[in-house]
Order: sequence, then structure tokens, then C-alpha cells
Amino acid sequence: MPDSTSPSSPPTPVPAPSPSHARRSDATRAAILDSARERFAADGYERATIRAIARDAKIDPSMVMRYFGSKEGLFAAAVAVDIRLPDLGTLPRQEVGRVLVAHFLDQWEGNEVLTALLRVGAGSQAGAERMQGVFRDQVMPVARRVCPDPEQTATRAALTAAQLLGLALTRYVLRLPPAVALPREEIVAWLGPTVQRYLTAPHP
Amino acid sequence: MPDSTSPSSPPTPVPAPSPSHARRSDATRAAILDSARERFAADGYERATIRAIARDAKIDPSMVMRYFGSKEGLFAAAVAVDIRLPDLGTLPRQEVGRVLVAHFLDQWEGNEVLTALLRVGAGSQAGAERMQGVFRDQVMPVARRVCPDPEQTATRAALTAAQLLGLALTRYVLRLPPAVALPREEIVAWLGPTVQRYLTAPHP
DNA sequence: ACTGTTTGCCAACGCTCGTTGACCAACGTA
DNA sequence: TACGTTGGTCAACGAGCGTTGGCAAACAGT
Repeated sequence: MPDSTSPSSPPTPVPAPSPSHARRSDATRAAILDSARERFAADGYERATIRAIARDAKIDPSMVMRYFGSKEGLFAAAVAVDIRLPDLGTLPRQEVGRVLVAHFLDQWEGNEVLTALLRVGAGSQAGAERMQGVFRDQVMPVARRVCPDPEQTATRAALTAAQLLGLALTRYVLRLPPAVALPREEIVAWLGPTVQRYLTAPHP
Repeated sequence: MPDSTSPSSPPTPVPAPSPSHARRSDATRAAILDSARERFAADGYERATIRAIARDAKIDPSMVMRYFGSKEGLFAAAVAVDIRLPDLGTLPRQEVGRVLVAHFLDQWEGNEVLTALLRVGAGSQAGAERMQGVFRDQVMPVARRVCPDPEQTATRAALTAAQLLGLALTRYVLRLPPAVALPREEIVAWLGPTVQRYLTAPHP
């Protein structure tokens, strides 16, 4: 499986990436990616079929193959994820928890790619490795700026990830009714101090 | 899909459930269930094929159909889950958090069914409904005994579920390296106070 | 207008899956 | 010994999947 955590060059047979002026097929490409993201988020990797994605995008399944090489390639292109964590080093330390929870909620509310990534990450070994890559390349560097003790960074980042991904799991994937019903500000009020403690409090 | 959260009568074509003396096929049945649990936990619902499960159990795929009716029926029988939460009402309130986290870790370390359930719950709508059933039938009643205010029970149970399922997700499914490396007692020390606060602290 | 490239559809391939029904062997009872 | 029941195998089915290659239309450069 190609590495999706870095935007590696796609295996598209289109000869040269001419960034000067748009190709006519860019719209189709985007439509495929949109449908793919939706299907992967809703159904997971296996149940999201190329045929169904192509039907949603109103094109032939073979076009998906031509543009993205394989189902794996399509998935890699569809969930090239950048969670754009803010630089937590520039704000007061006692606000880190609440800001991070609020940012996390914003990202998940407006980006079905994250749901797709979590669904697939939980569903297969390859998906799990993708999430490990996101954690390593995007979460850990930010955590390093908040808790300078390098020996504790990994632990504190993992605790934070457990709390935040658990929220995403129960609210956006499993959809446990009380987790869905929780208002945004209440989540921030409850989870903010938890994350704050995981990142900055002394080892218990 | 049959309801798996309650041990409903299986769709097995064996005529009468004679509980008096064991049948000769009980060993085979158990072998199938063992292989099924392992495969479902390792591969998720779609990738765990009946053929592979039968191969593990060293019998013919058609036996699985005869005993469990369908793949759905096999899954329902394999993950008939009882998380056996302790009665938290009988111990000092300030210990509830740590006891619950420790119990949760014990359950997950020794029971691959839970990993299978979480993997499948994250992978499909039907799986998510199964986890909603476990939450509603097994978690909520226990939470009611700890936080008597009925208006807050659901919220507090959901927050606790988010924290604990997030731990299970990062540690047993995604296997984020620092989450896997965390010693048991350190998890209890970090998450115990969090769960304690979610269940018993006043609304923030 | 001619020609090569891009964009797209169509029909099929090979494969694996869940599932079925016919058939066989071992056993328990009369 | 004969026979119904139970435990198990074998071979095949129909369907759906990812994937491929060929061909038609639209376009662009000359």
C-alpha cells in the first residue's frame, strides 16, 4: 500500500503534471474524490466499492482506475489528511486544553475525511498504520512544543489522542446518542481540563 | 440482523436445545466460535471470511452455515458480549474511577471479543448499533448507580465511554506505540481521576 | 481539414465470496 | 442387523468485486 500520510506522487498515467493551466478532467477527478470520501466515511474501505463511487460521480468505474491506479491509490488520494493543528506554543499554557478540544471539534464537524480515516484505521492493519503515521508526523511534533520534557512527550500525546479519538469514536462513528447530543461548549468544558492535565500536569 | 446484545436463541437448525447432556458437535461449535472471534478481531467483519474461519477450525465452510445460519448469525453468536461491569455502588465513591479503569483494562487484555466488537462497530452502521446496544443495556445501568441525578447520567456515561473506548482504540486497535507501551498502573493513575471526575464531579 | 491526444463508455476477465444441496460415514437404538 | 439421526465433506451456484483493453467521441495543434 502506498504511503498516504505524505502526499506522494500519484500513479496517474497522465504524462506531465502541468501546473500552468487546468486540465479538462480536473472536475471529474474532483468529483471522484468527493464521492470517494463520502463513501469511505459512510461505509468503510471494503464496503465502499469502486462501482458505487463511480456511480455517485456519474462516470464509469474504469475512469477511477485510469486516474488513481487502484482502489488503494484512490483511498490514499482521498484521505491525504492534514489535521492542521495550531501551534500550541504561542498561547498561555492554561488554555492549551480547551483550545485543542475546540479545534479538534471544528475539524471533525467539517471534514468527513477524518471519519473515513478513523473508520478505516479501525478496520484493518494497513489503516491502523496510516493513523500511526498521522500521529507520529502531525500530533507528536505539536505535543513536543507543549511538554518540553522529551521523556514524557509520547505518553502525554498518547493520552491526549486516546481522549480525543474516543470522543470522535463515540460521537461521529458509533454515534452513541448521549455523545451526539452533547453541545459543543459542554464538551469543551468537560474535556478541556482533561487534555490540559494530560499535557501539562505533573506526572501523577 | 439478529440482535446480538441479548443472547437470543440462535437460528441453528438443530431441532431441540437439549440442555441435559452434551452433544457430540459441541466441540466443533466451540472451535468455530473460537476461530471466528480471532478472525473477526484481527480482520474485521468483511475481511474475516467464512472460508478462513472454517479452515482455522479444520472443518468445511458449509458446517458454519449449518450451525449458525449465515455469516451474520455467526458474528452475532461470536460476539455475544457481556462486559460484566462491577457494581460500583458498593465501594467508596472516590475509588470509582480507578476501579473502573482497572476493570476495563482487565477485560480488554483477556478478551479478544471486545477488540472484534470495536473493530466491527467502527466499520459499519449495523456494528455501530450493536455497540449502542451494549452501551444502553450494560453501561447505562451501572452509571445510574454512581451518579444518581438522572438528568446527568447519560452525559457522564458518554464521557466515560469516550475516555475508555479511546484508550481501547489507541492501545488495542490502532496500536499507537506510546499507547501500547504505557504500563497498566500508569494508565490507571492517569485515567482514573479523569473517569472519577466524569462520573462524580459537579458539572463544570 | 488532418492527426494525435485526451476523456469517456462498454464489455468482459478472473477471482473470491456466501451459500446450497447432494452425498457419505459414524453412531444409537431396536 | 437394519435404520433413522447426527456430524461432516464435496462440488458447484450465482453474484459482486477490482481490474483490463478496446473503441468512440471530443478536443487541440498545425
